[in-house]
Amino acid sequence: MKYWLVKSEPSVFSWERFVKEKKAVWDGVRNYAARLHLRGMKKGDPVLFYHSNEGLAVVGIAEVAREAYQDPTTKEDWSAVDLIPSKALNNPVPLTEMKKVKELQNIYLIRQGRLSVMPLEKKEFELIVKMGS
DNA sequence: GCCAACGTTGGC
DNA sequence: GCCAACGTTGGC
Repeated sequence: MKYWLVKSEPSVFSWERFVKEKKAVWDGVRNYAARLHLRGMKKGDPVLFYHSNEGLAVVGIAEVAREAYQDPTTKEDWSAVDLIPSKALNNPVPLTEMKKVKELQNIYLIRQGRLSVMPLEKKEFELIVKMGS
């Protein structure tokens, strides 16, 4: 089992809407590194859901419901996955808090700001969930 | 709204 | 294949 984090701008697709709709088609990714990560996702893998631009916090946990398939929004070679919400964090974990934690200095979210789909180590995932519970 | 970081494009 | 120019993301 692998652990992941995806970003979404709440003004485009928020956690609240995700919960209401009970599913998200994660399409539209046009970045090779992110595509590689999408293709590495397996059904059942846990995924942290991060609000970028506004909020700037990990707000919930999702799960991979369908592994990578042809992105329906293009004929080109890009991938999409389906996600379903698992549970909201009791306390969203702000980026500023994660930046203070030594164990999280190497996560892509902090190191490489622009990546929208990224892997996490199990330890990192569990630590963020703990910070949010 | 600004701008740094970084990915992509295209001329050579 | 290099690298300058350009576009986009996303924190501040």
